[in-house]
Amino acid sequence: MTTATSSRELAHPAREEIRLESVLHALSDPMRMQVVRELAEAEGELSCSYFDLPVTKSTTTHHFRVLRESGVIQQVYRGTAKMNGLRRDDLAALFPGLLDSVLDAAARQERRLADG
Amino acid sequence: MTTATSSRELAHPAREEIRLESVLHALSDPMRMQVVRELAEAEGELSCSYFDLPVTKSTTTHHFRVLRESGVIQQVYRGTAKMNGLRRDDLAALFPGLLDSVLDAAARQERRLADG
DNA sequence: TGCCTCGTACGATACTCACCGTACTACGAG
DNA sequence: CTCGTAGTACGGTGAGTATCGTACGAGGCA
Repeated sequence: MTTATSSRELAHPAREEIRLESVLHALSDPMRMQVVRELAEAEGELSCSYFDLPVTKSTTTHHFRVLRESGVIQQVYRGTAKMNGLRRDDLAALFPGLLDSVLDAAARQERRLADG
Repeated sequence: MTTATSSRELAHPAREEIRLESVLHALSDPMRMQVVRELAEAEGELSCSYFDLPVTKSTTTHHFRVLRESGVIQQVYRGTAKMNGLRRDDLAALFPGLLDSVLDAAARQERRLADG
């Protein structure tokens, strides 16, 4: 069997519908920021269950939906798994340099808080 | 009279207390983003009353407080006026390039939505 | 067919937040 | 001292949201 994409569809904003406010709001939650950082490191698609967030499954679903509806990630079903990927191209086209500087800022803050 | 700074003090987070989540949250509100953009253009301090926001005075106070407590702006009393300035140096030290790419993103989005 | 896993849907809860109006304080000008 | 202006404090309201638990659906596997 070819691990085909399921027919279940998920609503995503088109590139031109993505709003800066929504992106910043999506990234202002530590849980979601963590997800985005891991997706950025992975450089590929990760399933929802890959992430070990300190919340229940339903809350996890909620956070992924916020990220998808704000245009930060794209999601697609692959069998029972739901794969997640950063919308790097769309974000770079709309807001050049934004994603990278946010990821860099998050990395710096983590280092700063860890080193004490 | 020398327009001296009043003795009324305002609580600001120290540079190392500024958190990325809080900054992003502060910037995720269109009203506050507008304030930050005007402060960035002005390259100096502006009084609260300079801004013509479509909300009441009390709501304006609320937004300025969010910006101050997140570390995005500094505020100081000068007579009856309260002057506001971007904390460019602190933000640049903590999150290099972040403020500029956010401001650029906001400008691009405004242009994009205006041009249609 | 039946089971297990991944993820959703829904309802509930508690909290945050954007907003308002009113009453108030601080300061400068006359 | 009195008045006007800038901004605060406080209480309230309605909307959003982060969280949970439970029940459910979809797909792979035995």
